[in-house]
Amino acid sequence: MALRHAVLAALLEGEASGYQLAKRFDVSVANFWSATPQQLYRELDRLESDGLVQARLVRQRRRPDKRVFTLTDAGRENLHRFTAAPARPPAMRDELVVKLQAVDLGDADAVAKDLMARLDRAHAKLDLYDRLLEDMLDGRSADAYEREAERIGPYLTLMGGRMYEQTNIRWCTAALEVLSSRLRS
Amino acid sequence: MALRHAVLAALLEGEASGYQLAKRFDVSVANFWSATPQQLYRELDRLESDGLVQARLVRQRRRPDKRVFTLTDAGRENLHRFTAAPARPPAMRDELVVKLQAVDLGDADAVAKDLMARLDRAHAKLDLYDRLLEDMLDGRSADAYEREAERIGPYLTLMGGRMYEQTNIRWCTAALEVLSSRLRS
DNA sequence: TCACACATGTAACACGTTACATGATTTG
DNA sequence: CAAATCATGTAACGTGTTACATGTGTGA
Repeated sequence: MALRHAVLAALLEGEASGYQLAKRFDVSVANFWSATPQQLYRELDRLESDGLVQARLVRQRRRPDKRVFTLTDAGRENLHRFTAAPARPPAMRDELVVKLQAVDLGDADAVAKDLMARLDRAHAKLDLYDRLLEDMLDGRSADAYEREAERIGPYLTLMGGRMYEQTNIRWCTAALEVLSSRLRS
Repeated sequence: MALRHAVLAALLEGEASGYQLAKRFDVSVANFWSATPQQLYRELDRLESDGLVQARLVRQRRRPDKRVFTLTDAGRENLHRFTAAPARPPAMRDELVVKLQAVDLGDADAVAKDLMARLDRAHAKLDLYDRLLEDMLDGRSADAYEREAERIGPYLTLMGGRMYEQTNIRWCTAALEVLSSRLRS
């Protein structure tokens, strides 16, 4: 039941349509949770019928109508209770790691290609996060922001995302070096 | 369909019973994939009926009988094909990150407690991985191991696990510092 | 004109979690 | 004597993925 709280947390940034949320939760962008559009539409329907969000139909001229969602008081309360309960440990589930684990009987060239693709993705995400961080800081120093900003949550999750991608880069680079030196010999 | 390949990859280390695999895939130990015992028993049954693993019944005197699983040739082939296909991007899904994202409206003390718990867990996992690494190296230098070892896969995934936990430690520490300085003021 | 962005959804299936059930043996 | 370990499983439910369906407007 964490997707629902991730959606509520995303709506703290302001009202949004399912489509807009889908963009925020896209794997290639998400820095705190990822989900597909289908999951979001399903979850938004449930959240609405549970009274945790409110939908407002916005008619558009040259676009299909859209439903824009806002947190209700019950939604805020529910999110608060979620933050008070212990989080469960995250599970490690990354296909690339499985491929590496099996690389000795597998196709080492293909695994190396995948590592390079992951490296590219990590660089792209890191660049994106750096831009988001600049927007967030808006001229202030990190230190000043950490003391003065009204909302610190999104900043801390962004920091987490940056560190995670930096580690990804170091890991892929190291693994590629080991693999390619073994392929040469 | 990645659990199945994770199981096949685990069986590269040698035959194992469902129970033994369950220990290897436990969240608090797993360095390349995690799964619950129930998932494993279900998946092993399927793998067996698909002919990718073979079960052998081992009768025990003072213990319940156990089924010990081995890779078949078809299983090895299947695993090889998996390593040749591109891995899909991993999805970020960690409840603690959601809690942090919502910390401004949430219970900051509870989130801080969770961060401390995560920090402890990360230290424990790192210690475990360090011990596994020592066992793996068995006296050799990292450099020598990387050149000479027969299997490099488990070494590279272990490296990944270590880097990941180190990052976890740095992130939790930094987040705790920011949060606690804001709580004081 | 073709692809992409906007905007929402259904259906079917695969995967993951939780609770429950059983029962012997070893360790503290 | 109680708790942990060994060893396997069923049932029910919740979450995540994939394929498909629909239709307009904008930019290259």
